[in-house]
Amino acid sequence: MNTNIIDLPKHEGSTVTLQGWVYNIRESKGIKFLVLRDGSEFCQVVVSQQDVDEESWNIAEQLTQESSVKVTGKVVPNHRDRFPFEIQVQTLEVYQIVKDYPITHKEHGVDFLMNLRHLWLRTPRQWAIMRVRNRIIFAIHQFFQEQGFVQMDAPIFTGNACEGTSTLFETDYYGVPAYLSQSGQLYGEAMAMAMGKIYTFGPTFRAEKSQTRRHLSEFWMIEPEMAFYDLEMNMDLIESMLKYITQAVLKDCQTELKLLNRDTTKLQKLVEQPFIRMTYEEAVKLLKSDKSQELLQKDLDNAKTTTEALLQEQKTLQQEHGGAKKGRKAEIDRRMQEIHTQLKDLEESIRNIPQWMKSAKEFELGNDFGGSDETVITRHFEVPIMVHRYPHQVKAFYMKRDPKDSRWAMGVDVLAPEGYGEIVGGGERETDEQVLIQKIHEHNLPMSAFEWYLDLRRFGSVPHSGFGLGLERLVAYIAGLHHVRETIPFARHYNRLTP
RNA sequence: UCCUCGGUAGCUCAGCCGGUUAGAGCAUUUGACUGUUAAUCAAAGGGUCGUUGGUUCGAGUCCAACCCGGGGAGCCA
Repeated sequence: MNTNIIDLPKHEGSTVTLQGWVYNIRESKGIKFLVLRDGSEFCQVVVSQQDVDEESWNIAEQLTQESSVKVTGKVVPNHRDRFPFEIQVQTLEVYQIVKDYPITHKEHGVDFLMNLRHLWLRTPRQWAIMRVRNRIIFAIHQFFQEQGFVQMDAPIFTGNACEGTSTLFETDYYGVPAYLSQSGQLYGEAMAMAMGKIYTFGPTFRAEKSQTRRHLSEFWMIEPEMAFYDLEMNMDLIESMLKYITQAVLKDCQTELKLLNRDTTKLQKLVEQPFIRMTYEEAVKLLKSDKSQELLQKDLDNAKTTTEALLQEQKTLQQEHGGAKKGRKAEIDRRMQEIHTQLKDLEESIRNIPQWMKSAKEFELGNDFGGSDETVITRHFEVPIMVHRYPHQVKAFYMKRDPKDSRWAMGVDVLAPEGYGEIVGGGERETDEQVLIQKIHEHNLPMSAFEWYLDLRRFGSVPHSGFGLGLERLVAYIAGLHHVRETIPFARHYNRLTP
């Protein structure tokens, strides 16, 4: 009977057929240990010369990495492996024998792997990431649907360059310029006035020439918009959503998180402890505080001490290497490689931290936070921080002013811990037509493009709020990844359009 | 656009103050091994040192320009 690897526990002791690809081969005389992957999981498949017919053994002798096969055999427990069952093969058929598969089981550089992204997706690490991404997407739908939200989609082609054209991708739309959407939020507001509570789920595009671990040119955003929600209700919703999603991943993706070496105690804290909420003014105070400097200084000292220790170890290993036996030599080489990458990271930190300290100390009230400032603020806590009431100058035209203090806009940014930065941005929207008109003028935006939007304030204007969640940044945070480009099947960023 | 680090075998990297024939591991090929876990062991093949120009008796190594990539800044409703 045909089955998938993930279902093997249900078939212990019986004979099943699997179809998949050979991920790895280890062999000894008369016996071969294949690691088979079929998309659902990875498991060991044992081909023993004395247990299979000659035809099958011949095939087994020719198998290479990523060759596609069909195996039939008995399901038996395998306690030495991550996956607790293996197949004792009876017959083996082949779809294709592969020659010269380019990705080996050794470390590779990012650029090399990104050029082979269509194949890179087959490795266990990428498999785990994509499954976490999938679970997050599903959890988002579950959360909103359970709360009575309606999913509605905003258009991707837009005519109005509402944020200035510099970060927009321009296309030719039947002879007139059209831009790829940077945000569906204005449309979200219109839809919320029709349906009460809605969320959009779609791709957004930003033409920023940013080459950082947090940026993509094409990424997926979830943008809920709710009629009759104020800023506080908005923040409550954001917090419960993030807790819901994280809980779902913790419950259903233990295998994946383990494969990714994610420290789940940190995610557990996110689920169990209340988020920190502070105003922009308080966040600035914290940023400029002596404690921020102390924390950074400590990080810097740690980086330096670790560097020293690693250099020392490197020296010792180098001396040992000459006289070492072959096996030990390989071990040393591996460790040297590890040390090498760690040293590079540390070197980076040692260069960056002093700049962060300077930037934090010299920060001026009224400015927007830079990437490093966000990291410094989050460095103080282990749970996400919701920073609200920003200077209205740095926020978008549709953001409502704080009725108690007109310096502030009723916006909120959620900063993830561990340096992952802003994962959610949102706020309460301006409801007054006249204020909006004035704001549109101040931002030098073309009034004609916003006539339809102003209608929302002319016909039944109500308090409302919403936010935008960057899917890839959330995946990076939950999965504990270094770079957002690994969180999406085919990343699009500066200098990257293929594959 | 600016700052910074890098480009050496298919891949990841080493190569010191410029000096003989440019090295290692993995991958590939061949052989050994009947329970392997990045399996191990033995051997072989594999190079226009990013490009162009310069300095020098001599350049992977020094200098200049350019190309490509990583990280950071700016930018990121």
